Amino acid sequence: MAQLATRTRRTVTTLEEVASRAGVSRATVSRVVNGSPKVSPDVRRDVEAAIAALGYVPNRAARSLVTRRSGSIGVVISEPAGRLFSDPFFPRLLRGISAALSARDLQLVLLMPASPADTDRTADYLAAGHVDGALLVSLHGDDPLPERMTRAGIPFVHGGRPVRGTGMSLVDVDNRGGAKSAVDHLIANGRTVIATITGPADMGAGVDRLSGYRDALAEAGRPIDERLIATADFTQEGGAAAMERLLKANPGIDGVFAASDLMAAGAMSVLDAAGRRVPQDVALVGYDDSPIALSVRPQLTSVRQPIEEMGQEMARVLISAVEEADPVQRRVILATELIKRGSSAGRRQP
Amino acid sequence: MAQLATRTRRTVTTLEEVASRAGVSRATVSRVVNGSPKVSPDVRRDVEAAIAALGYVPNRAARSLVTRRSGSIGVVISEPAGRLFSDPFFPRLLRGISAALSARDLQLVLLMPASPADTDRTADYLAAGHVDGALLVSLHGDDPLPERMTRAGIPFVHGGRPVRGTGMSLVDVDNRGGAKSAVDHLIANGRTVIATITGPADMGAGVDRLSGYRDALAEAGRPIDERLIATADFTQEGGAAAMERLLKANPGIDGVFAASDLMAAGAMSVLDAAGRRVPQDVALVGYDDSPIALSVRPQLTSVRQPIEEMGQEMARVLISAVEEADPVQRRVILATELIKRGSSAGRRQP
DNA sequence: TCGGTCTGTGAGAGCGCTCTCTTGACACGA
DNA sequence: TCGTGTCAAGAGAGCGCTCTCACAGACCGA
Repeated sequence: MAQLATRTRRTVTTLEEVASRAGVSRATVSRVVNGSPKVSPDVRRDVEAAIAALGYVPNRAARSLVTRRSGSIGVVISEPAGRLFSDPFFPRLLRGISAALSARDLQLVLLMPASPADTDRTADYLAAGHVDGALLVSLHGDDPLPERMTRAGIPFVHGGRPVRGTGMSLVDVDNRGGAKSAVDHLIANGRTVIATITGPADMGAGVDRLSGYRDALAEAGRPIDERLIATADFTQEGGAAAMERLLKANPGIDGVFAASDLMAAGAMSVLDAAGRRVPQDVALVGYDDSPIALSVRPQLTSVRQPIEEMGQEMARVLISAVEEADPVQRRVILATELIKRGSSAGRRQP
Repeated sequence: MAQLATRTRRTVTTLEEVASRAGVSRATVSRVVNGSPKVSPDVRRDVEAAIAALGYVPNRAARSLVTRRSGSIGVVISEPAGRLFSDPFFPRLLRGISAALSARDLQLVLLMPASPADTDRTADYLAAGHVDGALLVSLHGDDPLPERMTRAGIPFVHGGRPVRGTGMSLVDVDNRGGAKSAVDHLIANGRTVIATITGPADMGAGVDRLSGYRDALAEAGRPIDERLIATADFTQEGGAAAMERLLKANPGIDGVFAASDLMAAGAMSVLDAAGRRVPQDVALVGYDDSPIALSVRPQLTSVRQPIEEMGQEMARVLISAVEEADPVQRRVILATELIKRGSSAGRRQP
């Protein structure tokens, strides 16, 4: 009983109380709170004073009930445990999203379905209209979410990686351009036999980065030798194995572009073991500019992706879709930046 | 105009409609939805059929307005960018929290303040009662959140790392016991000169793991030699440097407990370079059971922490605090598990 | 048969807010 | 003097739900 009282006593100031203290009507206080211009300066001042004095905070539920907006955005991260835990991509993206949403006073409702059944529940949840829109991160081809969202009429933006299907707003980083800049750099460095360790063919990022590699060579008028292309799985071990294959097939390699820093680190250890000096004998460039790029020796030249910015952009695109009730699809591709470090330093003497 | 119509037409079924279709009152439908026992089986069946037919989903805002519960829990991760992005701790914890909350149909509202000003806004937000409770992860000693929450009467649970101050519910993993189990293992393995690479003295995890090291030696009746204790910063490089210092001061080392896998990996490379074989000459145990434990050779024996479980437990403790309006503090310490791998294999011949 | 208890159901108030519509005050030109 | 227009401010409905209270009917012992 005492406890109940305590809980109940939690003082919630209402519009009504602010209004009576300021000597105006509820409607006027509402206008002040929502920044309506149709309030005289005197009255506005009084109301603001009353709000401050009482520590008034609007009740979201009451507001939502009438505006039919929840004031919250769902963020769905449906990723198998493995990648989720090793890739700093997700925390960074979340931080960007969080910054953009909180600046607009929107709640970030995080959803992490861990099983297909969970994904179903998540879809139900989103389709039920509990959020004003959703950000879908890295979902897979057979994910039921986009379809469900579209049917329910809930705006959403996809981000992270390209996805099968079309007709949805999308924010991504320029994997192709980033890879091209890495290979351009190796070429400019005087490297002539440039290999690449690429990601799986069924991942957008892998495919796009390989295209960037091809673009750069083509633009430089160099032929493309398929034996200089090895596929791995974005891991350190995979990168090492790929490097071994490459070295065996092409002993003359003097430049390597790995489509992830982890793979580059694996490649570096193999090069070390094979007696090839980095960067003197072989220049090496990674991708992601992850922490590991700084912890190997020499430090790794790498392609930095604007992940936080990507999160912010996703949020912005979604917000405009929500506010404008605007069915226009947008596709935003963010530029990458090549961060030069020791692993590709020095120009090779021809 | 057309767009507006589209948006407005989004069919929201209400209790009222379900009630009229089932031929009962709103109150009865509400009882069915909320699982009240005071509904006859016949009526319940009719109502459930109507709900299914109409695809009715309760409106959270309307419910919140009267129950004075938001149905959401804030999760605050206020951590400098560095650790947030490299440590798989946060995604795993979030996943555990997410699982426990969604099972109770509670929203996970994620808050990631990126600056002191942000933290202030976060505190305002939480204190305003927009959430029913909060989970505070890894906040620092001078964080204003606990104080603000307490004043506002919002229940919260701290987790992740111990924190200065008392009087709050807390969930943590047993750092001390985990470290002790690691050192016990080295002792059982026949190792006699056991060093440790420990974390910073101002981090709970660092301090506790060092205590565990001391506990194990004390229990085994071994003296503690302070020259066998080196402090690092949980990074690979720090671990390497610490290992170098230790080897120089104590060439006879035959066992090392590193308070993180990253530090253990650094130590392993130094041991390699110094010609000490792992595990034959020196047995090595890490902490965290992170992905890197599997990518070094030999694979690293490590202390696994139940991070997902910790997230779930945090959520459970908070939920009971919210529901019972119960000011009881709880402290839950979760057990760790030693995962034995190659780096500590074999018994040393005396 | 009657008063009493129990149980399932309905009526209706009201949570705190927004938003439309109306009112009142004032200025201005005819 | 009176209409007309403008604009700030108030009155009041109503968003969808829960919850208290009242009530009808079944049941029971006296």
